[in-house]
Amino acid sequence: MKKGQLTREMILSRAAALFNTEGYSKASLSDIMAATGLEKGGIYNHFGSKEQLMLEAFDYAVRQGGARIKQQVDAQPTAESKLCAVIDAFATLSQESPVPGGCPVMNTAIESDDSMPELKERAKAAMQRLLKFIEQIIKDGIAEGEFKEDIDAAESATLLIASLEGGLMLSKLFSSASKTRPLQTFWKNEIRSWTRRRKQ
Amino acid sequence: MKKGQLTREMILSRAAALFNTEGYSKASLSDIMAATGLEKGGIYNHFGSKEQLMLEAFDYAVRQGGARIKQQVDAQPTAESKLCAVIDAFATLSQESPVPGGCPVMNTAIESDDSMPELKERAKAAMQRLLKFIEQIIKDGIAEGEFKEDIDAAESATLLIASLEGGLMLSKLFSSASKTRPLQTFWKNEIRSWTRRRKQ
Amino acid sequence: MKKGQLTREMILSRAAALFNTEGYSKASLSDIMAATGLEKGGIYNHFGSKEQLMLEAFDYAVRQGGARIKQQVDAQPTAESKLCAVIDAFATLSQESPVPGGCPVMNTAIESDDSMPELKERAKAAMQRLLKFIEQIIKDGIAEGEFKEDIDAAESATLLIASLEGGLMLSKLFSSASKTRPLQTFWKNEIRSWTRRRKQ
Amino acid sequence: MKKGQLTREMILSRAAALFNTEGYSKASLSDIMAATGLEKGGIYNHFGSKEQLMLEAFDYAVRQGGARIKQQVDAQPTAESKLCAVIDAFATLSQESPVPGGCPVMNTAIESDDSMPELKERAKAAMQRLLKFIEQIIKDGIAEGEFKEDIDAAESATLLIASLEGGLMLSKLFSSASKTRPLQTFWKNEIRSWTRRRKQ
DNA sequence: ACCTTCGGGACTGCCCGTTGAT
DNA sequence: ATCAACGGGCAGTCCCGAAGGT
Repeated sequence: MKKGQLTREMILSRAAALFNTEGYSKASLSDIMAATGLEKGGIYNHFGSKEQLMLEAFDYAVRQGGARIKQQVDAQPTAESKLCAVIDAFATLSQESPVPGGCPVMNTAIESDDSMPELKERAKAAMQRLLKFIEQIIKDGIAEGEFKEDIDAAESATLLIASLEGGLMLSKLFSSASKTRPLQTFWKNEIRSWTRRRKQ
Repeated sequence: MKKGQLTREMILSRAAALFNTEGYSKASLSDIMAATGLEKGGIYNHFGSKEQLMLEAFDYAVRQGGARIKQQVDAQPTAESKLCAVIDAFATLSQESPVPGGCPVMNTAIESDDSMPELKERAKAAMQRLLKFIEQIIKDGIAEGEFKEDIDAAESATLLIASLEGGLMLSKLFSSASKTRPLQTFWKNEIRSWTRRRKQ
Repeated sequence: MKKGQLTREMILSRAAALFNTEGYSKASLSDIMAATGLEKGGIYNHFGSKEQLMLEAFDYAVRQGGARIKQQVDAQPTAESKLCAVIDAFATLSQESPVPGGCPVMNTAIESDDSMPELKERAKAAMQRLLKFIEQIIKDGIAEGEFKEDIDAAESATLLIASLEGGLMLSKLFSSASKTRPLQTFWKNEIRSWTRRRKQ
Repeated sequence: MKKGQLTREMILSRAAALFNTEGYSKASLSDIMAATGLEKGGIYNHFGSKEQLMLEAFDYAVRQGGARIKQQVDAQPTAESKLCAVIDAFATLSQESPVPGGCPVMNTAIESDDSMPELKERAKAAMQRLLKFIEQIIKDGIAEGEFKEDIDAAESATLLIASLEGGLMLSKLFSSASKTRPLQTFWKNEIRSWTRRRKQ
C-alpha cells in the first residue's frame, strides 16, 4: 500500500475515535490535527472537507464494529450461540472496542439533528443492516429447526437491539458495565426460551 | 410573578428545547437569542454563562419530563398499570413531548463527553432517580402482593428502561414509532407475567 | 450621534481607503482591523460580512468623491467653468482625494469580475450617474445659449469621462500628474470651442 | 520545440487569460491547475513562484496584444490609417482579444498596489512602449508631410491612449461597446484634422 | 432592575502558496 | 510531473464582559 493510503487510513482511524467519543460537531479539525500529528494541509489533502471526513470516519467506525461482531458471530455454530455472541459483543463495547466511544450508530442517531442529513442517512442504513443481520440469524435458526416457528424474527431483532443499545447507553452514563450484566443474562435466557427443547 | 422571573422561565423553556434537539454544545447563544428574541446581554443577565444555562435547562427539561410521567403514573391504580403508563409515556415521547427532542437524559448521556462533567453528573443523577422510581413501583407491586416475590425490582427496572430508551433511540433514528410498537407489547406482556394470576 | 454610529463611520472611511488602494478582494479583514484598531468582533458588530462592508464602503467612497465634485462644480457660474471644475477635480484626484486610491468606480470596474456582481452593479449605477451629471451640465449650457446647439451632450460626456478616467489611470501608473496636464488643457480648449463666441 | 517548452507556453497562455480576467492576486494556483490540467508541482516545475508566473504571464499578455496591434498597424500605409487601426484594435479589445479580459496594462495599473512593485514596473514600461509607439507613428506622419508640423506627438499619443483606455474601461463596465463608438469617430475625426488637407 | 449596545479575542472550517521526496 | 505534507492566512462565529439607557 502506498504511503498516502496509509496516512489516509491513519487519519480515518484517529478521526473516527475522536468523532465517536467527542461527537461529530464538537471534535474540531484542530483536535484531529493533534490526534494525527498532521498539519491542516495534510488532512485537507486527503479529505476535502470536515463533512467528508465525518462521513468516511463514520463508515470506517461502522465497518470496524461490524467486522468485529461478524467475526465473533461466525465463530459460533448455532443460532442461539450466535445471538449470545452479539450480546457479548455489545457488552464489551462499552469498555473496549475497535473504535472507542461505544456504538457509532447510536451516537450518530442521537447527535445528528437535521443539520447533518447525510450522516443520519448513513446511520439509518447501518442500523437497518444490523437489524437485518440479527433477523437473519433468527430466521436461519427457525429454518434449521433450532428456534420455534412462532418467533417473529424482525420484531425480536428490534427488541434485542433496542435493549442492547439502551444498556450500552446506561453503561456509558454510569461508566460501569455492572448495570447491564442482568440485561445480558435476561436476553440469553429469553433466547434459550426460543429454542425447541429437545430434552432437558 | 415578576417580569424578570417570567423572562427567565421563557429562556429556560426555549433553551431546553434547543439544547435537547440540537445538542448542548451545538446550540449557540445566537440560536437562543433568536429563539427568545432577547439580546445576548439579556440572557447573560439571568444566567452567568452558557454552562449555567445548560445546566438549568437540563434540569428544566428533566423536571418537565418527570412531571409528565409522574402524573400519568399516579393516575393508575395498580403497579402493572403504572408500569404500562411509563411504557406509553416513553412511546409518545418521540412524537410529542413537553421538551422536544426525546429524552434529555439519554441525549446528555450520549453527548456529554468528559468536557461537561457537571452535566454528566446531573444526567447520572436523573437516570438514577428514574430507575429508583421504576424500582419502587415494582417493589410496591410486590409488597401489595400484585407481583411475584422473585422479581428483582432493580434489575427489572434497568431492563425496562434500557429497552425503552433504546426503542426511543430507534424511533428517533427512523423518524417513526412503528419499529417500537412490538417493544411496548412485549414489555406489557412481560410485566403481566410478573403478576400473581388470581384467576382470569 | 451615538458612539456606535461614529465607530461605524470610522470603519467605513478606513475600509473605503483600504479597498480603494489595495483592491476589494485583496484588502483583508485583518488589514481593516489594523487600520481601525478594532478587533474582529467589533467590526462584525457593524457589518455582517466582508461583502456588506465592501458594498457600503464603495457607496461611501462614491458619496465622498461625488460630493467633492458636486461642491466644486456648484461653485462655478457657467457650464464651461463647471466642466473645467470637473477636469480639475479629476486632475487632483490622483494626488489627493477624499478617499485615497483614485476613482473608486474605475477601480471597481476593473477589479470586479463576475464574482462580485452586486459591486459591479453599483459601479455601473455610479458611473451612469456621473455621466448623466456631466450630460446635464452640457445640456444646461446649451439651453442657456452658452454652448452651441449641435453638441451631443451624452456623447461628449462619455468622451470627457473616458479621457479623464484614462488620464487618471496613467497618472496612477506613472505616479505623476505630468502626463495628464496636456490632457486637461486639451479638453478645456475643446470645451471652449463648444461655446458660442460672442466677441473675443 | 520540446515538450516541456510546449507545456510552459500552455501554462502561460492559460494563466495570462486567468490573471487578466480575474486579477493577478485573485486568480489562485488552484484556478490555474484547473485551467491547465496540471498538478501544483507541475506548474512549480516551470515557474518557481506565483510571482514569477505572474510576471511572465503579464509579459506574455502584453506580447500577444502588442503583436496584434503591430500587425494591424503595419498593414496600413499612412499614419492616419495606422492610428485608426490602433483605435479599431482597442475597440475590438473589449469583445474579443488575444488574451481575454481587456488591456493587461490598464488592469495591472489599477490592480497593482505597491505590494507587487515588479509587476507595476513592467506595466509602466509596457505603457511607455505603447506611448512611444503611437508617438512614433505621429512623428513619422509629420516627417512624411502627412500631419501638420504643430502637432505635439507625445502629448497627442497620451491623449489618444488615455481616451482609448478610458473607453475600454467603460465598455468593460457596461459590458457593451455602444458607449465607445462615438469615442472612436471623434478621434478619427480629430486625427483627420491633423492632416494637411490637400484638396478634398 | 432589566435589557441593549458595543467591543474583545480566541477559535472554527477552509484555502493559500510552497516545498521535498518520489 | 506527481504526491504528500506544511504552516500560515482567510472570513466568519463563538462566548463573554463592560458600559450605557430606560
